[in-house]
Parts: sequence; C-alpha cells; structure tokens
Amino acid sequence: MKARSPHTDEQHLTEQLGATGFRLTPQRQQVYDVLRHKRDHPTAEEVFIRAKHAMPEISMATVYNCLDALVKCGMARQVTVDRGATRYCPNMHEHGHCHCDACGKIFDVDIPHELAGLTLPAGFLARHFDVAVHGLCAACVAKKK
Amino acid sequence: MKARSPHTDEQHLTEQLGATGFRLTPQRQQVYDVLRHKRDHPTAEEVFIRAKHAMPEISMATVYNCLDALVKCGMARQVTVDRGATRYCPNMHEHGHCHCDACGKIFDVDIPHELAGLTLPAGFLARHFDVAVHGLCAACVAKKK
DNA sequence: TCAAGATTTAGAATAATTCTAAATGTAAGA
DNA sequence: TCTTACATTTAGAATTATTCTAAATCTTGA
Repeated sequence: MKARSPHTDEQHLTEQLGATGFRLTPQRQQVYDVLRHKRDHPTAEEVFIRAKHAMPEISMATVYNCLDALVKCGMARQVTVDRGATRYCPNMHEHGHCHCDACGKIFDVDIPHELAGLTLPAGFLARHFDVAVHGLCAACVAKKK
Repeated sequence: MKARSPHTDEQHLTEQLGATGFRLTPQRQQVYDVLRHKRDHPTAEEVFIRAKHAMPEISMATVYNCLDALVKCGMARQVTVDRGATRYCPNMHEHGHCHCDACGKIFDVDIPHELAGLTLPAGFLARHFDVAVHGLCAACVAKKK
C-alpha cells in the first residue's frame, strides 16, 4: 500500500474518470476518499454513512452513482462474498477475498498464478477471476473453543 | 456424472435430508429432480417455473424452502456469479464456475489443488472456495468478430 | 452569456428474498 | 384408532438492496 501524495491521488482519479467520460465531482472525490480511508470493504450503505460525516447533503442515489463511476473507470472493484449487499474495494491488484462466515470480516488475499492453469471450456476467453475463500478467521476459531 | 438408479437416488436424498432433520416431501423431491434434470444453474424462479409443470400447485415460497433444505443437507450448492438471483447447482464436487458475461451461460470447471496453496491470513480456517471466472464463451467470442 | 449536457437529489419502482400466519400433512404415543 | 406435536406448504405481506425517474443544479465550451 504505497502512500501517494494527495495531489497525485486527485490527479489520478481525475484522469481515470476523465478517460471513461466522467467528471471529477466533490461527491466522487468524497466517496473515493471513504473507500481509501478504511479499506474494510464497506457496502454502499456504509459508504453513505461515512461520506455523510464530511458531506451531510450527499444522498444514497449519489453514493450508488459515484461507486458505479469509480468501478467503471477502474478505481474500485465490486466484491461479492455472500448474498447481501455488494461491497466495494479500492485495491485494484488482482486479488481474492477471504471471508469469515462468523464475524463477516473480509481480508484481501493474493491469488496464485496457478489459477491461470484452470482448464476452462474450449475457446473461453477469461477476463477476470473472482476468488472467495469462506471459513473462520483466527479470532473466531479461538472463540469457538 | 454417474447414473444412479432412481431408487438409490431417492434413498440418498432421504438420508441426506434426514441427517439434517428434514423430511423428504414430494415438493423437495420435485425441486431436486428439476436441479438434476437440467444442470444449467437455474435461479429460484426458473426452478419454480420448471417445477410447476409437474406440480402446478407448488408455490414460490416452497421452492425457496426446498432449495434451502437441499443446500443445508448437502444436496445442492448456491452459486453466485453476478449480482442478480442466486443460482443452484446439484454438483457437489469441489468446483468453480465459468461465466460468460455476454450470454450468461455458466460452465462448471475443476479448480486446481494449487488453490489450497493460497496464502491466507494467519490462523484462517478455510472451509470452502468459491471461484468464478468471468469472460466470454467461445460462441460469444465468435459473434464479436 | 447561453445552451447542452452531466450530475445530484428525493422519492418511486423493482427485484430477490424472507417473514408471517393460517391450513394441511405426518409420525409417534396413548 | 385418536390425539397431539410438530413439520411443511401456501399466499401474501414485508424487507432489503438496487435501479429508475424527473426535477433542480452545476459545468463547460461555443
């Protein structure tokens, strides 16, 4: 997680948005800041609640719109580990998610390149791998004892 | 996909349901038959429509109840490849899913054992791997040309 | 300055799923 | 066999997450 200067950050966001035909707006900046600030894979509703602290006027519809723009321009990813609300993640590296079924915590995990060795149906053109590991995190394993 | 005699099948279903405290009912049998008959990962609604042909009185709530019982007793799995309705799959082998983003078709794929080599957070106890490959199936790649 | 178009907003609409409560079915014991 | 307890089914209401709609506001470039 390299620190980037705020200036470069904003510039990068503007570029990415711009390249996909979107503008940088205060709301989009704010939503992106929320994602970067606490990388715990929040749902749209959690993003909404956090964004409201700095920007009380923001609406839920705008949060959805902003998250959608961020996903489309390649600054965030949607994460689906369970039924229930979609979660968002600003980590754009190829990675998977480890989900604790007891407490709901989500951890990013690297996915091994061997995965590319999957035998796919003939002619299938793979573009993205979604890997979710379900189980119990260390804390919850300990609790069960 | 080994053929099993209908008798053994029903027996197996009864046992599995029973072991989890469920009974075999005509509706659960029917829903399971639908899953086994056409293994195209139908949604609850698709299962409902198909089940109605043989059992016109069956209700949506019952289909959800039956699918839930089948999942709980280990006779079916939920599959989540995209937002939108949960899909169901009677293939209980450890396997992943390959999803064509253009036509929506879903293919079962074996997942390599190397996946077990994922570096998980310390102490994490993995119980299940969910692998979804997104891309384009051969037919849709051809169409794009 | 103005027009075109992008964005935000509140609230309505939709989709998928779960919940509720009443009716029905089933199994086990008196 | 009768009864009681409990499981199951059913229709419809409720809930949740998300998308849509239409009006208001903002931005940008001519």
